[in-house]
Amino acid sequence: MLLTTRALDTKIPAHDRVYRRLRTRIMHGDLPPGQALTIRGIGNEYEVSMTPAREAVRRLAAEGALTMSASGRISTPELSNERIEELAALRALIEVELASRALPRAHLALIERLQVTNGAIAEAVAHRDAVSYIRTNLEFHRTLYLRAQAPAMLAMAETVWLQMGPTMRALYGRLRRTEPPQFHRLIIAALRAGDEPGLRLAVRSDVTQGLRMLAS
Amino acid sequence: MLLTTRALDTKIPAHDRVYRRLRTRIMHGDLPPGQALTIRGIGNEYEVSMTPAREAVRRLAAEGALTMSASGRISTPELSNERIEELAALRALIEVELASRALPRAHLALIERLQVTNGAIAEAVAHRDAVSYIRTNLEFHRTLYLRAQAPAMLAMAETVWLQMGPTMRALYGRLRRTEPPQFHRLIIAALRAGDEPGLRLAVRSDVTQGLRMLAS
DNA sequence: TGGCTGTTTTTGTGATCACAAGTCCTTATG
DNA sequence: CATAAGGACTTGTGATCACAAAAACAGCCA
Repeated sequence: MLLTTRALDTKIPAHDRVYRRLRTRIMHGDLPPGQALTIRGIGNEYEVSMTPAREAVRRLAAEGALTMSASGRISTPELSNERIEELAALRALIEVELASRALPRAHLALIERLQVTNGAIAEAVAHRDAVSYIRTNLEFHRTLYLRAQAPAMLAMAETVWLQMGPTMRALYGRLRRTEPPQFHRLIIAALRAGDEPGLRLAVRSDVTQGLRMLAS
Repeated sequence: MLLTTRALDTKIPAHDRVYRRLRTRIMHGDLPPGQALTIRGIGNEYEVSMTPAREAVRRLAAEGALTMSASGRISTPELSNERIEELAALRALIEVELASRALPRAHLALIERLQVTNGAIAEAVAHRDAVSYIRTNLEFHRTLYLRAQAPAMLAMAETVWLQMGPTMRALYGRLRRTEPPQFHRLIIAALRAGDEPGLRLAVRSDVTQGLRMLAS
């Protein structure tokens, strides 16, 4: 029997494929803030018709990853400073809780994985690669939070990341530094020591740290 | 010139109308958990074709108001106890912050509006009307949180409410009490006194109070 | 009577088309 | 040269249809 490109074809719907790929690009900062998109353009890029492209856009708009003007035009969000502050506060609230819940379950293998990821972050910083930086940084946080066994909270945190994606790219793009995030080391140290107050402070500091770049 | 039913027709798209009406019904507990829905059925009910009905469903599914099975079947969510605990914790985190931010802006007119709303809640409780209870209760919280001037946080809180809508109905349906929520009086008292720690505690207590019904 | 198999119906998915509103560019006019 | 008006093009919206897969149902056999 002849099989298609993949054995055991999982048969993912087209709208889901388009959604996932677009979502990844937005979350990682592959698109700048205010970038205009069209349904026909998306459909053309992913070789699907307007229908699944429209559903992917609608889904992303519902999550705040895309904004729609009154006339229905689609673009990545341009966040005001007030909204960035709000989203950072949400990150602090949710991610501190996630880290706290992950702490009792964080064994040595997890901490070592975090250190490896932290090395990848340092490499992205050294190469001035904004997209790689954002991707590995989110991977660091997600690796930790997955241990919290709290899928609804993690989904909320990822929604916030998604909304900040294009803006993060713009912020880190104007940042010119060579050292990796120092608070990640504090997070790892607190995990090793089982120090919950220290962990909460370290996560909060790491999450709200990017806010200082707004003063530039 | 002849006008339609509304002067200055705002021209709301069909998918948006369907979305809003469905969303309100779900958030207020008009649908029980696990209720099956079909795209054609929704389109028929609101007199639109499959296309806008599908977009409304997709949007609600993205917000967690509806769940889709692997084969694409649509239903209201049936939450596990673990997920209810998570959502309640999210409510506590976000709404305590919203209340805290609203406190400095809460003047007397707002507090009086909250008391009027609280009276409506008592009436709904007296009539054993679960939907009215949920609606007025959310109105109480939203009235307060609107003063926080934090639209992103409020949207997050409403998303959590939306996910809990059908389950709230089931929980309050099995509840047989006659007194209105006592913590609302504490919230109002803390607002009057400008007592921020007291407000945070009162909101947290009110939000997590419903969890005790899970033991039944 | 109970379980299984075949068919029929229901249901979500994706493509295509018509349409209206918005946007952009050209052009004429002051 | 600047500006406004006109048309051409782009773009989102909604309806309809074909199709495949899943669910529901009926009938058959042990």
